Amino acid sequence: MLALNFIREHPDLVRQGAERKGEPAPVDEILELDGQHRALLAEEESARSEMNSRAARGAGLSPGEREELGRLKGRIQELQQRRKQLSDRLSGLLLLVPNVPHESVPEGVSDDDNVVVRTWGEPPQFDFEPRTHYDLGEALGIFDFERAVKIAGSRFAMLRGVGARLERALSWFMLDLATKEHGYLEISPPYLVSRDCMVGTANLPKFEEDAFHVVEGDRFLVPTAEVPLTNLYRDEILDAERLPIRHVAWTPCWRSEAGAPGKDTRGYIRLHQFSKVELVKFVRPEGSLEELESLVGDAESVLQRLGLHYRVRLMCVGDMGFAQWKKYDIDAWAPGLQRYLEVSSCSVFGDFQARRANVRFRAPGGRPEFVHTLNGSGLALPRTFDCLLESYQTAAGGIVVPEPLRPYMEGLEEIPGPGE
RNA sequence: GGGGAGGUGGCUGAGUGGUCGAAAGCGCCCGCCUGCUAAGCGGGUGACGGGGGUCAACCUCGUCCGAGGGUUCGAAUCCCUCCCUUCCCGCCA
Repeated sequence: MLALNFIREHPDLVRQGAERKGEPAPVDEILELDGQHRALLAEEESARSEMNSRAARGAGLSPGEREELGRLKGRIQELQQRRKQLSDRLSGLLLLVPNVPHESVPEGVSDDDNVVVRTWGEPPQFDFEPRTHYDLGEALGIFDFERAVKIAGSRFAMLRGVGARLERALSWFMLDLATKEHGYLEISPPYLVSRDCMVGTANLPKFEEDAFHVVEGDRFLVPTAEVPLTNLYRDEILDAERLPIRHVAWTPCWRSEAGAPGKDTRGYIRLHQFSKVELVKFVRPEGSLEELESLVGDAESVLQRLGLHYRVRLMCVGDMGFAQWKKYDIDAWAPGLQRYLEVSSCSVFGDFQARRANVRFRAPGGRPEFVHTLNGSGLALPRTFDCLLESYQTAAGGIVVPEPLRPYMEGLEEIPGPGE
């Protein structure tokens, strides 16, 4: 969330930011409530001050004085009650104000306005008509969509045999890259989190319908490892020397993805459950934008090693989301589908999440300050898997295993086609 | 699930109704000393919020001792509810 202070001092900036993001922001109501709240606070505090100084005489108070103090106390309680109502409403409203985009974020309202900042590699060329991952995979018997639906319902998918193995190999490869080469510490977090954690990352209160809620214990299935990881140090004050902190986690992710399936969701694309390797960083405020660039680089290196063509897009202000300060998407090319699939989304939040989750740091001799948080997929497994199948398919319908994955596949160089 | 113990400042840990925002130690900051470093010595050092202000480092007020209620003129200290930690027993992958 934004600091109330900041909203007081820059209401126009906040209003404009929200408007450009296409989000409502109750700025006027906040300012109004804040004014009332402060007036009541002043009144309550001076009453308390009087009470404290008079009660300090302690046992020597006469019965008349005690009665008077009793009345004063009654007044304080009344003021306090009114003030608390205001302050509860105020903190509820503050959670609804979106983050203000960074000035380097391009204007725009939709996906069309996002800016391609670079591409890497070339789309692979085939001397045959490239197939889609679902055609390839079903022929190879490595997808089983029907039975997944049978046991869990629509929007669930299942991998079998060498397919399951290949996705696992991808996960291990990504984790090893992050931990061994990019300095991330691996975490295996809980897959259920408290309501507070969801508020901390700004998945709540605005986007509750996107998440799976577990009634027992009022917990949520993690929509991404961002949630447990970003909340790892909630309510803590970290020593400055510990920063930057980099964490990586493989987890399943659950999303309700309300809405009807369409042609864009055919295949192993848009599921209620999928797995993802997530990168999360906690950094000092200065330089957090550069940290975003290096985070994107970390995610890109996965695709580079795998030899998959991709593009990096800077999200425009209207397409970047409620909590983000600045955000890039990485889309890998799927030759069978003939389109890019979003395999990563990398964002910097400024102190927006850190305020919600109360994650601070302290330099020696200094006061506590909020950290800046970042996260990015490194990468989402199903879509990376799809692009890999489609990019490395052979004329016979087999799949060449990219070099870096072979150590995780017992040296297997190719999944032979159905007829081979 | 049953029973016991406990949750205090960045950390460890005293404190059972007013003089406690809270002893002590660690850490951190400033200085001294030691020809470097370590050790030693002296001083300082909580968070959050309101108001003031010759406006970052100053003054002032308030709140905060797991969270929320209650008792009382007055609560870290007493009562209730919840959360969490830990130990013993039971159950279980």
